[in-house]
Amino acid sequence: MPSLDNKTIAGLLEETAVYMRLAGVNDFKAIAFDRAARTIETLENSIEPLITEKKLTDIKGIGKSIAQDLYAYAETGAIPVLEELKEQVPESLVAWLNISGLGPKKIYKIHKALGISTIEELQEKCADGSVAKLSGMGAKSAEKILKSIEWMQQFSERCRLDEATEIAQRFYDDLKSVKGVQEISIAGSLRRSAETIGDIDILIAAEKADTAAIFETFLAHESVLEVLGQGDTKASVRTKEGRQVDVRIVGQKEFPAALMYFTGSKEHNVVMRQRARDQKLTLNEYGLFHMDGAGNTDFERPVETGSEADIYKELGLSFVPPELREDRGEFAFFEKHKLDDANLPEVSDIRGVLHAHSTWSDGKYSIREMAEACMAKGFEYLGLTDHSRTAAYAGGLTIERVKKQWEEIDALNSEFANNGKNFRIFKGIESDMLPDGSLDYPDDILAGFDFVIASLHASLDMAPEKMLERYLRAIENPYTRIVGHPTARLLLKRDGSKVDLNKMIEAAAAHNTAIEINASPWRLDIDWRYGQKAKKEGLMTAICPDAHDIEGIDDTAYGVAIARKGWFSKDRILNTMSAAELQQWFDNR
DNA sequence: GCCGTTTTCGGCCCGACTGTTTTCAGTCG
Repeated sequence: MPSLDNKTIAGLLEETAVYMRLAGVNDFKAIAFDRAARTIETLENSIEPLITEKKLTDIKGIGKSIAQDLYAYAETGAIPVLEELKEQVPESLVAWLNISGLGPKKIYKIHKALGISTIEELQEKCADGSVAKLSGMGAKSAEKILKSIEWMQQFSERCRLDEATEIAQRFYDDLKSVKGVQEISIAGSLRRSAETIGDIDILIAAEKADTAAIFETFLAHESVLEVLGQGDTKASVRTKEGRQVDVRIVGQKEFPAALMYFTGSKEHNVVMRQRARDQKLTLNEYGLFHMDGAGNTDFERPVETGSEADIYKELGLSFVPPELREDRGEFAFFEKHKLDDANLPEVSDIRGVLHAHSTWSDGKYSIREMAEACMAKGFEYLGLTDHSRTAAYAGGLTIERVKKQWEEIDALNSEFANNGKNFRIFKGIESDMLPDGSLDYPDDILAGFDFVIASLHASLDMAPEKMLERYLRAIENPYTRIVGHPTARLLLKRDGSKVDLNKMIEAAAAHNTAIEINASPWRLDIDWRYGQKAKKEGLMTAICPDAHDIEGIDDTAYGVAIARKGWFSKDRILNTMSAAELQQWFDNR
């Protein structure tokens, strides 16, 4: 029986779409498969019963044909149309899509004309001039392909949110003060706080007369390794870190529409444009316009909009914060509600640090140093969670050391109280979740902690069903108050465990156990894509920096961004509570 | 391939840039 989980099915449909594009079939077919994949990926419940009961066409976006494909897959373990495509299109061509400048059409043309299918062959044929001879290609195309392959091998395609933030900030700071810059904003996936970033987009409002000087500053920036392209309104560079940075300049009047446009997401924009069409308007990066008789944009008749919020308003929506622009429920919500109704957190709403390590295990600073750093940053409490005894590699605490640590925490708390400091350290532990789902200490020790975070650190590649059992057992344990980084993924490095997060969320919500948002930019786990499910189940979370040093405490900001992206309202975030309220919640098992 | 208070056929978001052309296709976001 093939695996029928949502992710696997969505992956297969996506793969089919990729092969369709490479095979040159009608692009709308491929789009239909992509849409279906996205829909299934976003479902809050398992798709399996819909397959076994043959009710797939109940889902909007899945018609007879795709339904039949998936019924066949459930029976045979293969999608017939995908298998056929694979006979036509060599698998190794898929990797070519990562080469910038090469799309499905050119890839197929080169493959057919020269009978090659590997990247190495492509490099050869570019170098010996064969590619340049093909119609529609030329010497520049071949050169660009070679260059792009070189970049691809040298640099990774995406980077973490913290890396992108740092690079973007550099350009932003320098460009902000250039003469003629009227407005400037980061756009793209970085503005949406995606967990990994491909290109960095910066948008500027300026008069036409000033654009040349602004581009000059941009292209001459010390971080620039190579200029990739430059036009009247747009320029692209590659930085020494291998990141592509695009700067676009528009007129000040166009800035709001352009900002919306370049913030995306693509999926969000598609719906926005459709909404405009429904009102006989058209939306592009220059603004919202009426249409002429032929249904084309009438640039002479704009709808006046002075901000992104105005554009949303014209299209029947309240302002949608950038983090939520993913076409994952924001349209239904903001048609009826205002931003305040979402009750999303700001960094300033976070009152305490939960999940941090000290020198007692693998942290860099003592408990006192961590506590004082928290105080200096304006927090009211620290939930200290060193590693448990099984995590010997990280200096996990034996029972004896646990007891000693408690003494130290008690002493520090008394000292703070005696000095009139309104600050408290909670005794916590990041307990390894053992392979059978039990925690790492006997009950009498577990009872001595204020709270326990149960985390996965070893035996990550268990079968999904076994892993779910392991989690369920840990969630049912009355001492577990928070589940740590639920998939244990490391972004761009290691996939997390394949556990069914929808089921985990249901169980955690039912047992009043929180699942953390691990705010380390390496993790950002639980994934924001499960936000709607979490909201529906009333799941609690905590924004946890998992700090191993003082700087790590500031990762809280990334966690707040992900919490917003995942629709977590303040009342479902433990560390928006006061210390007293939190104590009560910990005790209410 | 999917969808339908304009439609069961004919649409499906839109513009900039590039490189190849000499009016446009392909790619990108």
